[in-house]
Amino acid sequence: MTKTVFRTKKSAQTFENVLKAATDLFRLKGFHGTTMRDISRASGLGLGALYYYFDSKEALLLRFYEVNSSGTIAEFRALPDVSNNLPDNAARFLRLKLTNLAPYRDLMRVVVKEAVDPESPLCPLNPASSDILAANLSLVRELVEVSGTAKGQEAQELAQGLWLAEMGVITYWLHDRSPNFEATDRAIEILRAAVRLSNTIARV
Amino acid sequence: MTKTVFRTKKSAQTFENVLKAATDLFRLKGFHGTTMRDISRASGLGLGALYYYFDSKEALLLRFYEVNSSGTIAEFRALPDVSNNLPDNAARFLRLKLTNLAPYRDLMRVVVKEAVDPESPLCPLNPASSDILAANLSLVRELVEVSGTAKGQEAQELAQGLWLAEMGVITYWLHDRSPNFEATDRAIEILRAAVRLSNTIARV
DNA sequence: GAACCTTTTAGAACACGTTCAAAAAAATTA
DNA sequence: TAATTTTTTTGAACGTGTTCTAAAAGGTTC
Repeated sequence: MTKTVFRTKKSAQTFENVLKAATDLFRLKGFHGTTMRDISRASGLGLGALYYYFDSKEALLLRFYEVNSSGTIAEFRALPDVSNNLPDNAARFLRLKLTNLAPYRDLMRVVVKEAVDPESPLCPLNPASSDILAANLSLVRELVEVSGTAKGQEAQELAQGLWLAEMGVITYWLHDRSPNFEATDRAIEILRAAVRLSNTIARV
Repeated sequence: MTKTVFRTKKSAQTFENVLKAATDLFRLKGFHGTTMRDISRASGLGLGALYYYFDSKEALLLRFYEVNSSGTIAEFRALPDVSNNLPDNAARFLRLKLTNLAPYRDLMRVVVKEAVDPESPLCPLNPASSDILAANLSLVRELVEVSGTAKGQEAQELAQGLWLAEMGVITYWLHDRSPNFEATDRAIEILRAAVRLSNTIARV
């Protein structure tokens, strides 16, 4: 997908310029409200040349999500008082993630739509094509292992299940129209309970 | 969205013609492989006139899903030996649904992408805009009530949760590349267990 | 049947994301 | 520096879904 290798210094700079211009416009006018021609104009790069750096408009958006996502992961890792409690950590991470994404619900709609499509050229669910997924998964897996709930292969599977559930909550959040996202809050609590439950079941 | 009221006999006929042409083409060449101009040509109706009957290309596809979906519901209702067991019924309905959708995975990708987007003009998750959702939900609700697990408002909530889980499994199925969809089979079994579990918990 | 209104149809035109062939700029080699 | 190759850029052109204007067809009323 996106060309991440740059031959020249200038090339890397142009890449960043385009990404910044696109991100700003996305934030300002939403995804569908921003045209590639807008991005071309704002970045000063010709329309066709945009495709030298990014495969598609969606690829541009996904890059934005990637930055946001890895930021959240770093933020969570830096938290002072993380326990070993898996249900708590899962819920907490999810809350943090949604807080960071809150200003960009409009953009997340598009991300989720892409994520859901296995044939999409940039499907983030396909580990081969994207490292957003890899980063997120390895954090969740870390949470699982640290909690001592499961190890090795088992931890991997549990992590995948958990990540899937998180995607479900994010989707739910997209639809949530209740004041202060109370419904999503409840959903997170249900997730916490479910994790706790599968925890105790696993121990029996 | 789609104009469902027809003033003339001929109008209803044209509607069906277009829908049939579109459906055939979708099946044959996939959603993205079919253009509105193709549909225009195949149905004999002018390009612009298509939009007199359907708001968009997706609306056309959604209509196809609607037909398939209500067929499945009727089929399930006609089954001779439906028990009152909620976990079994949920799993069984899901299996039937996936069987009926199996030839159209490509098309379902698009349907799910639409379903996931709350702002989509034809979002099936928004009860106001579509009756596909309503039909599916009322079946699930019926299953819940018949099983005696919950009543009234509680049944409604349980049904919604169940329906959401079903959507999750369908999405999972879209990604499933295991032979004979074994992974999806396992997912359905997990769903069955989860329903059983929430059942027993509710009774405690 | 004529006048009128409503429903239906057609196809040109539009805006968009994307591709393409070729030019410009930069790097490399001699 | 000159020649050559590679990287980067350009903007016209394409195919797409959709919109728009205006015309045709159908129905209604006198």
